[in-house]
Amino acid sequence: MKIQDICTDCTVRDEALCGTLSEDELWALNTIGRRQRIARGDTVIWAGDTSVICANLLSGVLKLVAATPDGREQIVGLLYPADFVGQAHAGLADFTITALTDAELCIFPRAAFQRVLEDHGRMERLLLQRTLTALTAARHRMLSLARKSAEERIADFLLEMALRAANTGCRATPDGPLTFDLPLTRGQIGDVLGLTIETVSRQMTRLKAAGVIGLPGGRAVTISDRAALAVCAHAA
Amino acid sequence: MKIQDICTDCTVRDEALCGTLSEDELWALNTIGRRQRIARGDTVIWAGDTSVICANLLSGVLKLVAATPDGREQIVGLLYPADFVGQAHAGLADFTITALTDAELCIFPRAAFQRVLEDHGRMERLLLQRTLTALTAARHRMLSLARKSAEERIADFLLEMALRAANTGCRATPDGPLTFDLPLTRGQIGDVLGLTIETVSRQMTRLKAAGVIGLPGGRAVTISDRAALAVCAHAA
DNA sequence: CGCAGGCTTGACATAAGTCAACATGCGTGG
DNA sequence: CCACGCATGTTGACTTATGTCAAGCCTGCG
Repeated sequence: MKIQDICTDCTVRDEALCGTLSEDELWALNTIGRRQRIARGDTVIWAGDTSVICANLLSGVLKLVAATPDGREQIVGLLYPADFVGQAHAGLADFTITALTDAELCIFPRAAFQRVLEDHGRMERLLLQRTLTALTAARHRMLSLARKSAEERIADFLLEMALRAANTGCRATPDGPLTFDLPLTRGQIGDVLGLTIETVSRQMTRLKAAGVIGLPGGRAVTISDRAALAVCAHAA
Repeated sequence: MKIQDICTDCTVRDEALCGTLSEDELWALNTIGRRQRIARGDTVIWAGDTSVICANLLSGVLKLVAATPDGREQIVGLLYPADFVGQAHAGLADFTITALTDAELCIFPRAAFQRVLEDHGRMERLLLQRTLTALTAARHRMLSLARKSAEERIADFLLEMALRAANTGCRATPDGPLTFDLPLTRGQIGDVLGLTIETVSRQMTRLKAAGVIGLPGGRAVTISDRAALAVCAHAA
Protein backbone atom coordinates (compact mmCIF):
# COMPACT_ATOMS: atom_id res chain seq x y z
CA MET A 1 0.00 0.00 0.00
CA LYS A 2 1.31 3.38 -0.90
CA ILE A 3 1.52 6.23 1.54
CA GLN A 4 -1.06 8.08 -0.47
CA ASP A 5 -3.47 5.26 0.07
CA ILE A 6 -3.22 5.39 3.81
CA CYS A 7 -2.09 8.73 5.13
CA THR A 8 -2.44 11.50 2.58
CA ASP A 9 -6.18 11.21 2.46
CA CYS A 10 -6.40 10.69 6.19
CA THR A 11 -9.17 12.85 7.62
CA VAL A 12 -7.47 13.28 10.96
CA ARG A 13 -3.92 13.57 9.67
CA ASP A 14 -3.21 16.93 11.30
CA GLU A 15 -4.81 16.35 14.67
CA ALA A 16 -3.75 12.78 15.39
CA LEU A 17 -0.50 11.79 17.01
CA CYS A 18 1.00 11.13 13.59
CA GLY A 19 0.51 14.80 12.82
CA THR A 20 3.86 15.42 14.45
CA LEU A 21 5.66 13.26 11.95
CA SER A 22 7.21 14.45 8.72
CA GLU A 23 6.35 12.76 5.43
CA ASP A 24 9.47 10.66 5.75
CA GLU A 25 8.81 9.58 9.27
CA LEU A 26 5.26 8.77 8.38
CA TRP A 27 6.49 5.89 6.32
CA ALA A 28 7.43 4.05 9.45
CA LEU A 29 3.90 4.06 10.73
CA ASN A 30 2.31 3.82 7.36
CA THR A 31 3.85 0.49 6.56
CA ILE A 32 2.48 -1.03 9.72
CA GLY A 33 -0.98 0.52 9.95
CA ARG A 34 -4.18 -0.87 8.54
CA ARG A 35 -7.68 0.59 8.49
CA GLN A 36 -10.62 -1.22 9.95
CA ARG A 37 -14.31 -0.41 10.03
CA ILE A 38 -16.35 -1.27 13.07
CA ALA A 39 -20.09 -1.18 13.51
CA ARG A 40 -22.09 0.70 16.11
CA GLY A 41 -22.23 -1.48 19.21
CA ASP A 42 -19.07 -3.45 18.46
CA THR A 43 -16.65 -3.76 21.32
CA VAL A 44 -13.06 -3.01 20.40
CA ILE A 45 -11.47 -3.92 23.73
CA TRP A 46 -12.82 -5.89 26.66
CA ALA A 47 -11.70 -4.87 30.15
CA GLY A 48 -9.31 -7.51 31.43
CA ASP A 49 -8.16 -8.67 28.01
CA THR A 50 -4.43 -8.89 27.50
CA SER A 51 -4.07 -8.39 23.79
CA VAL A 52 -4.80 -4.73 23.50
CA ILE A 53 -5.30 -2.66 20.40
CA CYS A 54 -3.19 0.32 19.48
CA ALA A 55 -4.89 2.64 17.02
CA ASN A 56 -6.02 6.06 15.94
CA LEU A 57 -9.71 6.74 15.67
CA LEU A 58 -10.49 8.03 12.18
CA SER A 59 -14.23 8.53 12.44
CA GLY A 60 -17.07 7.82 14.84
CA VAL A 61 -17.33 7.96 18.61
CA LEU A 62 -16.24 5.30 21.10
CA LYS A 63 -17.06 4.94 24.77
CA LEU A 64 -14.77 3.82 27.56
CA VAL A 65 -16.80 1.94 30.16
CA ALA A 66 -16.05 0.98 33.75
CA ALA A 67 -18.41 -1.48 35.37
CA THR A 68 -19.03 -3.10 38.73
CA PRO A 69 -19.24 -6.91 38.96
CA ASP A 70 -23.02 -6.65 39.34
CA GLY A 71 -23.49 -4.71 36.14
CA ARG A 72 -23.67 -1.04 37.07
CA GLU A 73 -21.89 0.94 34.37
CA GLN A 74 -20.19 4.28 34.06
CA ILE A 75 -18.79 5.83 30.90
CA VAL A 76 -15.42 7.16 32.02
CA GLY A 77 -14.34 8.61 28.71
CA LEU A 78 -15.39 9.32 25.16
CA LEU A 79 -13.10 9.00 22.17
CA TYR A 80 -13.52 11.20 19.10
CA PRO A 81 -11.77 11.21 15.71
CA ALA A 82 -7.99 11.75 15.99
CA ASP A 83 -7.96 10.33 19.53
CA PHE A 84 -5.61 7.50 20.35
CA VAL A 85 -7.32 4.21 21.18
CA GLY A 86 -5.88 1.59 23.48
CA GLN A 87 -2.58 1.33 25.29
CA ALA A 88 0.81 2.09 23.88
CA HIS A 89 2.43 -0.32 26.31
CA ALA A 90 1.43 -3.88 27.08
CA GLY A 91 -0.75 -4.92 29.99
CA LEU A 92 -4.32 -5.76 30.79
CA ALA A 93 -6.96 -3.42 29.44
CA ASP A 94 -8.52 -1.40 32.23
CA PHE A 95 -11.81 -0.57 30.56
CA THR A 96 -14.11 -1.88 27.87
CA ILE A 97 -14.16 0.21 24.70
CA THR A 98 -17.26 0.07 22.51
CA ALA A 99 -18.39 1.95 19.41
CA LEU A 100 -21.32 4.30 19.93
CA THR A 101 -21.57 4.90 16.20
CA ASP A 102 -20.14 3.17 13.18
CA ALA A 103 -16.47 3.98 13.26
CA GLU A 104 -13.15 3.53 11.53
CA LEU A 105 -9.80 2.77 13.14
CA CYS A 106 -6.23 2.93 11.92
CA ILE A 107 -4.70 -0.01 13.77
CA PHE A 108 -1.02 -0.60 14.51
CA PRO A 109 0.67 -3.71 15.89
CA ARG A 110 1.86 -2.66 19.30
CA ALA A 111 5.49 -3.68 19.06
CA ALA A 112 6.01 -1.65 15.92
CA PHE A 113 4.06 1.30 17.26
CA GLN A 114 6.11 1.32 20.43
CA ARG A 115 9.28 1.37 18.41
CA VAL A 116 8.10 4.36 16.41
CA LEU A 117 7.15 6.05 19.66
CA GLU A 118 10.59 5.51 21.12
CA ASP A 119 12.31 6.73 17.99
CA HIS A 120 10.27 9.92 17.92
CA GLY A 121 10.46 11.78 21.19
CA ARG A 122 8.20 14.47 19.84
CA MET A 123 5.42 11.98 19.33
CA GLU A 124 5.87 10.48 22.76
CA ARG A 125 5.76 13.94 24.28
CA LEU A 126 2.50 14.57 22.48
CA LEU A 127 1.10 11.35 23.86
CA LEU A 128 2.10 12.47 27.36
CA GLN A 129 0.41 15.79 26.71
CA ARG A 130 -2.79 14.08 25.68
CA THR A 131 -2.72 11.76 28.63
CA LEU A 132 -2.34 14.74 30.95
CA THR A 133 -5.28 16.45 29.27
CA ALA A 134 -7.38 13.33 29.71
CA LEU A 135 -6.33 13.12 33.37
CA THR A 136 -7.36 16.70 34.01
CA ALA A 137 -10.67 16.11 32.27
CA ALA A 138 -11.26 12.98 34.32
CA ARG A 139 -10.57 14.87 37.52
CA HIS A 140 -12.93 17.67 36.61
CA ARG A 141 -15.56 15.06 35.94
CA MET A 142 -14.88 13.56 39.36
CA LEU A 143 -15.94 16.90 40.82
CA SER A 144 -19.12 16.85 38.74
CA LEU A 145 -20.01 13.28 39.60
CA ALA A 146 -19.38 13.75 43.30
CA ARG A 147 -20.65 17.24 43.97
CA LYS A 148 -22.85 18.67 41.26
CA SER A 149 -26.61 18.43 40.94
CA ALA A 150 -28.26 16.71 38.01
CA GLU A 151 -29.13 20.09 36.47
CA GLU A 152 -25.55 21.32 36.71
CA ARG A 153 -24.20 18.15 35.14
CA ILE A 154 -26.64 18.31 32.25
CA ALA A 155 -25.87 21.98 31.63
CA ASP A 156 -22.11 21.29 31.77
CA PHE A 157 -22.54 18.43 29.37
CA LEU A 158 -24.60 20.40 26.87
CA LEU A 159 -22.10 23.27 26.90
CA GLU A 160 -19.28 20.82 26.30
CA MET A 161 -21.10 19.14 23.45
CA ALA A 162 -22.00 22.53 21.98
CA LEU A 163 -18.34 23.51 22.05
CA ARG A 164 -17.38 20.30 20.32
CA ALA A 165 -20.10 20.77 17.73
CA ALA A 166 -18.96 24.35 17.08
CA ASN A 167 -15.38 23.18 16.57
CA THR A 168 -16.46 20.44 14.22
CA GLY A 169 -17.36 22.60 11.29
CA CYS A 170 -20.99 23.48 12.02
CA ARG A 171 -20.36 27.25 11.95
CA ALA A 172 -22.92 29.51 13.52
CA THR A 173 -23.15 32.91 15.14
CA PRO A 174 -20.75 32.72 18.06
CA ASP A 175 -23.29 33.64 20.71
CA GLY A 176 -26.52 33.09 18.83
CA PRO A 177 -28.61 29.93 18.98
CA LEU A 178 -26.69 26.82 17.98
CA THR A 179 -28.32 23.58 16.95
CA PHE A 180 -26.56 20.23 16.77
CA ASP A 181 -27.13 16.51 17.18
CA LEU A 182 -25.98 14.71 20.28
CA PRO A 183 -23.99 11.59 19.42
CA LEU A 184 -25.47 9.89 22.48
CA THR A 185 -28.84 8.53 23.52
CA ARG A 186 -30.40 9.77 26.76
CA GLY A 187 -29.37 6.51 28.38
CA GLN A 188 -25.76 7.03 27.33
CA ILE A 189 -25.82 10.61 28.59
CA GLY A 190 -26.95 9.17 31.89
CA ASP A 191 -24.03 6.72 31.77
CA VAL A 192 -21.64 9.62 31.26
CA LEU A 193 -23.10 11.87 33.95
CA GLY A 194 -23.81 9.23 36.56
CA LEU A 195 -27.57 9.72 36.31
CA THR A 196 -30.52 7.60 35.24
CA ILE A 197 -32.19 8.03 31.89
CA GLU A 198 -35.28 9.39 33.66
CA THR A 199 -33.34 12.12 35.43
CA VAL A 200 -31.64 13.13 32.20
CA SER A 201 -34.97 13.31 30.44
CA ARG A 202 -36.60 15.33 33.20
CA GLN A 203 -33.79 17.86 33.43
CA MET A 204 -33.73 18.34 29.68
CA THR A 205 -37.46 19.04 29.70
CA ARG A 206 -36.96 21.48 32.56
CA LEU A 207 -34.26 23.36 30.64
CA LYS A 208 -36.52 23.42 27.62
CA ALA A 209 -39.44 24.69 29.69
CA ALA A 210 -37.15 27.40 31.08
CA GLY A 211 -36.45 28.51 27.50
CA VAL A 212 -32.74 27.84 27.88
CA ILE A 213 -32.58 25.14 25.26
CA GLY A 214 -34.77 23.79 22.51
CA LEU A 215 -35.41 20.15 21.63
CA PRO A 216 -36.42 20.17 17.97
CA GLY A 217 -36.76 16.40 17.97
CA GLY A 218 -34.61 13.39 17.38
CA ARG A 219 -31.22 13.81 18.98
CA ALA A 220 -31.04 17.51 18.16
CA VAL A 221 -30.53 20.24 20.74
CA THR A 222 -30.66 24.01 20.35
CA ILE A 223 -28.76 26.22 22.73
CA SER A 224 -31.10 29.20 22.84
CA ASP A 225 -29.47 31.07 25.69
CA ARG A 226 -25.89 30.07 26.28
CA ALA A 227 -25.44 32.51 29.16
CA ALA A 228 -28.44 31.12 31.01
CA LEU A 229 -27.17 27.61 30.42
CA ALA A 230 -23.80 28.59 31.85
CA VAL A 231 -25.57 29.91 34.92
CA CYS A 232 -27.35 26.56 35.33
CA ALA A 233 -24.00 24.84 35.03
CA HIS A 234 -22.53 26.65 38.01
CA ALA A 235 -25.36 27.10 40.43
CA ALA A 236 -28.43 24.98 40.21
CA MET B 1 25.89 21.21 47.84
CA LYS B 2 27.32 17.79 47.20
CA ILE B 3 25.35 14.98 45.70
CA GLN B 4 25.54 13.11 48.97
CA ASP B 5 23.80 15.96 50.65
CA ILE B 6 20.84 15.86 48.39
CA CYS B 7 20.34 12.53 46.72
CA THR B 8 22.25 9.75 48.42
CA ASP B 9 20.29 10.04 51.62
CA CYS B 10 17.06 10.60 49.74
CA THR B 11 14.33 8.46 51.26
CA VAL B 12 12.48 8.05 48.00
CA ARG B 13 15.51 7.73 45.75
CA ASP B 14 14.51 4.38 44.26
CA GLU B 15 10.84 5.00 43.75
CA ALA B 16 10.84 8.55 42.45
CA LEU B 17 11.27 9.54 38.84
CA CYS B 18 14.96 10.17 39.48
CA GLY B 19 15.30 6.48 40.32
CA THR B 20 15.76 5.85 36.62
CA LEU B 21 18.86 7.99 36.49
CA SER B 22 22.40 6.76 36.99
CA GLU B 23 24.69 8.43 39.52
CA ASP B 24 26.17 10.50 36.73
CA GLU B 25 22.88 11.62 35.31
CA LEU B 26 21.67 12.44 38.77
CA TRP B 27 24.10 15.30 38.86
CA ALA B 28 22.02 17.15 36.34
CA LEU B 29 19.01 17.17 38.60
CA ASN B 30 20.95 17.39 41.78
CA THR B 31 22.51 20.68 40.92
CA ILE B 32 19.14 22.26 40.32
CA GLY B 33 17.01 20.75 43.10
CA ARG B 34 16.46 22.17 46.54
CA ARG B 35 14.59 20.75 49.48
CA GLN B 36 11.76 22.58 51.13
CA ARG B 37 9.68 21.82 54.18
CA ILE B 38 6.02 22.70 54.20
CA ALA B 39 3.60 22.65 57.08
CA ARG B 40 0.30 20.81 57.34
CA GLY B 41 -2.34 23.00 55.74
CA ASP B 42 0.04 24.95 53.50
CA THR B 43 -1.01 25.25 49.91
CA VAL B 44 1.72 24.45 47.40
CA ILE B 45 -0.17 25.36 44.25
CA TRP B 46 -3.34 27.38 43.76
CA ALA B 47 -5.68 26.37 40.93
CA GLY B 48 -5.39 29.00 38.22
CA ASP B 49 -1.88 30.12 39.11
CA THR B 50 0.58 30.29 36.29
CA SER B 51 3.88 29.79 38.01
CA VAL B 52 3.69 26.14 38.81
CA ILE B 53 5.97 24.05 40.94
CA CYS B 54 7.88 21.03 39.70
CA ALA B 55 8.97 18.73 42.49
CA ASN B 56 9.22 15.31 44.03
CA LEU B 57 7.40 14.65 47.26
CA LEU B 58 9.89 13.35 49.84
CA SER B 59 7.59 12.88 52.81
CA GLY B 60 4.04 13.64 53.86
CA VAL B 61 0.74 13.52 52.00
CA LEU B 62 -0.69 16.19 49.71
CA LYS B 63 -4.22 16.57 48.38
CA LEU B 64 -5.29 17.68 44.95
CA VAL B 65 -8.54 19.60 45.20
CA ALA B 66 -11.12 20.57 42.60
CA ALA B 67 -13.75 23.07 43.67
CA THR B 68 -16.90 24.71 42.34
CA PRO B 69 -17.17 28.51 42.39
CA ASP B 70 -19.57 28.29 45.33
CA GLY B 71 -17.16 26.35 47.49
CA ARG B 72 -18.06 22.70 47.15
CA GLU B 73 -14.85 20.69 47.14
CA GLN B 74 -13.69 17.33 45.92
CA ILE B 75 -10.30 15.73 46.48
CA VAL B 76 -9.40 14.38 43.05
CA GLY B 77 -6.05 12.90 43.96
CA LEU B 78 -3.67 12.19 46.80
CA LEU B 79 0.09 12.46 46.52
CA TYR B 80 2.40 10.25 48.56
CA PRO B 81 6.19 10.19 48.97
CA ALA B 82 8.03 9.63 45.66
CA ASP B 83 5.12 11.07 43.69
CA PHE B 84 5.75 13.89 41.27
CA VAL B 85 4.13 17.20 42.23
CA GLY B 86 3.04 19.84 39.74
CA GLN B 87 3.33 20.06 36.00
CA ALA B 88 6.36 19.26 33.94
CA HIS B 89 5.24 21.66 31.25
CA ALA B 90 4.09 25.23 31.65
CA GLY B 91 0.48 26.30 31.86
CA LEU B 92 -2.16 27.18 34.40
CA ALA B 93 -2.50 24.87 37.37
CA ASP B 94 -5.70 22.88 37.14
CA PHE B 95 -6.12 22.07 40.81
CA THR B 96 -5.12 23.38 44.20
CA ILE B 97 -2.51 21.27 45.98
CA THR B 98 -2.38 21.43 49.77
CA ALA B 99 -0.44 19.54 52.43
CA LEU B 100 -2.51 17.22 54.61
CA THR B 101 0.46 16.61 56.87
CA ASP B 102 3.80 18.30 57.32
CA ALA B 103 5.73 17.47 54.21
CA GLU B 104 9.01 17.88 52.39
CA LEU B 105 9.50 18.61 48.71
CA CYS B 106 12.48 18.41 46.40
CA ILE B 107 11.81 21.34 44.09
CA PHE B 108 13.20 21.91 40.60
CA PRO B 109 13.01 25.01 38.42
CA ARG B 110 10.79 23.97 35.56
CA ALA B 111 13.00 24.94 32.66
CA ALA B 112 15.90 22.89 33.96
CA PHE B 113 13.68 19.97 34.86
CA GLN B 114 12.15 19.95 31.40
CA ARG B 115 15.59 19.85 29.86
CA VAL B 116 16.58 16.86 31.97
CA LEU B 117 13.31 15.21 30.99
CA GLU B 118 13.99 15.71 27.29
CA ASP B 119 17.53 14.44 27.58
CA HIS B 120 16.46 11.28 29.34
CA GLY B 121 13.77 9.46 27.39
CA ARG B 122 13.64 6.77 30.03
CA MET B 123 12.58 9.30 32.62
CA GLU B 124 9.98 10.81 30.35
CA ARG B 125 8.61 7.36 29.63
CA LEU B 126 8.32 6.75 33.36
CA LEU B 127 6.41 9.99 33.75
CA LEU B 128 4.03 8.89 31.00
CA GLN B 129 3.61 5.58 32.78
CA ARG B 130 2.74 7.32 36.01
CA THR B 131 0.33 9.65 34.31
CA LEU B 132 -1.43 6.67 32.76
CA THR B 133 -1.66 4.98 36.13
CA ALA B 134 -3.15 8.13 37.63
CA LEU B 135 -5.62 8.35 34.74
CA THR B 136 -6.76 4.78 35.27
CA ALA B 137 -7.12 5.40 39.01
CA ALA B 138 -9.13 8.55 38.35
CA ARG B 139 -11.44 6.65 36.02
CA HIS B 140 -12.00 3.86 38.51
CA ARG B 141 -12.85 6.50 41.07
CA MET B 142 -15.34 8.01 38.61
CA LEU B 143 -17.17 4.68 38.72
CA SER B 144 -17.15 4.76 42.53
CA LEU B 145 -18.33 8.34 42.78
CA ALA B 146 -21.09 7.90 40.24
CA ARG B 147 -22.37 4.44 40.95
CA LYS B 148 -21.34 3.01 44.28
CA SER B 149 -23.11 3.29 47.61
CA ALA B 150 -21.53 4.99 50.60
CA GLU B 151 -20.74 1.62 52.18
CA GLU B 152 -19.02 0.34 49.05
CA ARG B 153 -16.94 3.50 48.75
CA ILE B 154 -15.83 3.35 52.38
CA ALA B 155 -14.93 -0.33 52.09
CA ASP B 156 -13.00 0.32 48.86
CA PHE B 157 -11.19 3.16 50.51
CA LEU B 158 -10.24 1.20 53.61
CA LEU B 159 -8.93 -1.68 51.51
CA GLU B 160 -6.85 0.73 49.47
CA MET B 161 -5.45 2.42 52.55
CA ALA B 162 -4.74 -0.98 54.10
CA LEU B 163 -2.82 -1.98 51.01
CA ARG B 164 -0.81 1.20 51.15
CA ALA B 165 -0.14 0.74 54.85
CA ALA B 166 1.00 -2.85 54.25
CA ASN B 167 3.40 -1.71 51.54
CA THR B 168 4.80 1.04 53.72
CA GLY B 169 6.74 -1.12 56.12
CA CYS B 170 4.13 -1.97 58.72
CA ARG B 171 4.51 -5.74 58.28
CA ALA B 172 1.78 -7.99 59.58
CA THR B 173 0.29 -11.39 58.90
CA PRO B 174 -0.85 -11.20 55.27
CA ASP B 175 -4.48 -12.06 55.95
CA GLY B 176 -4.66 -11.52 59.68
CA PRO B 177 -5.90 -8.35 61.32
CA LEU B 178 -3.99 -5.25 60.25
CA THR B 179 -3.99 -2.00 62.16
CA PHE B 180 -2.85 1.33 60.78
CA ASP B 181 -3.48 5.05 61.00
CA LEU B 182 -5.43 6.86 58.33
CA PRO B 183 -3.59 9.96 57.12
CA LEU B 184 -6.95 11.70 56.69
CA THR B 185 -9.66 13.10 58.94
CA ARG B 186 -13.25 11.92 58.48
CA GLY B 187 -13.97 15.14 56.68
CA GLN B 188 -11.13 14.59 54.25
CA ILE B 189 -12.25 11.02 53.64
CA GLY B 190 -15.62 12.48 52.78
CA ASP B 191 -13.91 14.89 50.39
CA VAL B 192 -12.20 11.97 48.66
CA LEU B 193 -15.27 9.77 48.45
CA GLY B 194 -17.82 12.42 47.61
CA LEU B 195 -19.67 11.95 50.89
CA THR B 196 -20.36 14.10 53.94
CA ILE B 197 -18.48 13.66 57.18
CA GLU B 198 -21.64 12.34 58.83
CA THR B 199 -22.11 9.61 56.24
CA VAL B 200 -18.47 8.56 56.58
CA SER B 201 -18.80 8.40 60.33
CA ARG B 202 -22.04 6.42 60.20
CA GLN B 203 -20.72 3.87 57.73
CA MET B 204 -17.56 3.37 59.74
CA THR B 205 -19.62 2.70 62.85
CA ARG B 206 -21.77 0.26 60.88
CA LEU B 207 -18.71 -1.65 59.67
CA LYS B 208 -17.41 -1.70 63.22
CA ALA B 209 -20.75 -2.93 64.54
CA ALA B 210 -20.68 -5.65 61.88
CA GLY B 211 -17.32 -6.80 63.23
CA VAL B 212 -15.61 -6.17 59.91
CA ILE B 213 -13.29 -3.47 61.22
CA GLY B 214 -12.18 -2.11 64.55
CA LEU B 215 -11.75 1.52 65.53
CA PRO B 216 -9.24 1.50 68.39
CA GLY B 217 -9.39 5.27 68.65
CA GLY B 218 -7.69 8.24 67.15
CA ARG B 219 -7.18 7.80 63.43
CA ALA B 220 -6.43 4.10 63.74
CA VAL B 221 -8.35 1.38 61.93
CA THR B 222 -8.11 -2.39 62.26
CA ILE B 223 -9.09 -4.60 59.39
CA SER B 224 -10.49 -7.57 61.30
CA ASP B 225 -12.01 -9.43 58.39
CA ARG B 226 -10.54 -8.45 55.07
CA ALA B 227 -12.73 -10.88 53.12
CA ALA B 228 -15.91 -9.45 54.61
CA LEU B 229 -14.68 -5.95 53.86
CA ALA B 230 -14.04 -6.94 50.26
CA VAL B 231 -17.61 -8.23 50.07
CA CYS B 232 -18.88 -4.87 51.33
CA ALA B 233 -16.79 -3.18 48.67
CA HIS B 234 -18.51 -4.98 45.83
CA ALA B 235 -22.10 -5.40 46.89
CA ALA B 236 -23.57 -3.25 49.60
C1' DC C 1 -48.76 -1.21 9.35
C1' DG C 2 -46.77 -2.51 13.26
C1' DC C 3 -42.92 -3.31 15.88
C1' DA C 4 -38.74 -1.92 18.63
C1' DG C 5 -35.88 1.24 20.60
C1' DG C 6 -35.81 5.30 22.55
C1' DC C 7 -38.11 8.98 25.18
C1' DT C 8 -41.35 11.17 28.45
C1' DT C 9 -44.08 11.42 32.45
C1' DG C 10 -46.03 10.09 36.93
C1' DA C 11 -46.24 8.00 41.65
C1' DC C 12 -43.53 6.34 45.09
C1' DA C 13 -39.17 4.70 47.76
C1' DT C 14 -34.81 5.60 49.74
C1' DA C 15 -29.94 6.76 50.36
C1' DA C 16 -27.58 10.39 51.57
C1' DG C 17 -27.57 15.31 52.86
C1' DT C 18 -28.68 18.88 56.34
C1' DC C 19 -29.14 20.72 60.76
C1' DA C 20 -28.32 20.26 65.45
C1' DA C 21 -26.81 18.52 69.80
C1' DC C 22 -23.45 16.30 72.20
C1' DA C 23 -19.00 13.50 73.02
C1' DT C 24 -14.17 12.86 72.74
C1' DG C 25 -9.56 13.76 72.75
C1' DC C 26 -5.52 16.78 72.24
C1' DG C 27 -2.64 20.67 73.01
C1' DT C 28 -1.74 24.88 75.43
C1' DG C 29 -1.10 27.72 79.05
C1' DG C 30 -2.05 28.69 83.78
C1' DC D 1 -0.53 18.62 86.46
C1' DC D 2 -4.84 20.07 85.53
C1' DA D 3 -8.34 22.59 83.06
C1' DC D 4 -10.03 24.83 79.48
C1' DG D 5 -11.05 25.25 74.58
C1' DC D 6 -11.07 23.92 69.88
C1' DA D 7 -11.03 20.61 66.40
C1' DT D 8 -12.72 16.33 65.35
C1' DG D 9 -16.00 12.72 65.63
C1' DT D 10 -20.62 10.56 66.78
C1' DT D 11 -25.48 10.22 66.84
C1' DG D 12 -30.32 11.54 66.01
C1' DA D 13 -34.37 13.66 63.59
C1' DC D 14 -35.83 15.35 59.48
C1' DT D 15 -35.54 16.80 54.30
C1' DT D 16 -34.75 16.11 49.64
C1' DA D 17 -32.71 14.90 45.25
C1' DT D 18 -32.50 11.21 42.66
C1' DG D 19 -33.45 6.36 41.84
C1' DT D 20 -37.05 2.80 40.94
C1' DC D 21 -41.01 0.97 38.92
C1' DA D 22 -44.55 1.38 35.70
C1' DA D 23 -47.30 3.05 31.97
C1' DG D 24 -47.72 5.15 27.71
C1' DC D 25 -45.98 7.78 23.58
C1' DC D 26 -43.30 9.01 19.69
C1' DT D 27 -40.50 7.88 15.43
C1' DG D 28 -38.09 5.57 12.10
C1' DC D 29 -37.68 1.20 9.76
C1' DG D 30 -38.67 -3.38 7.98
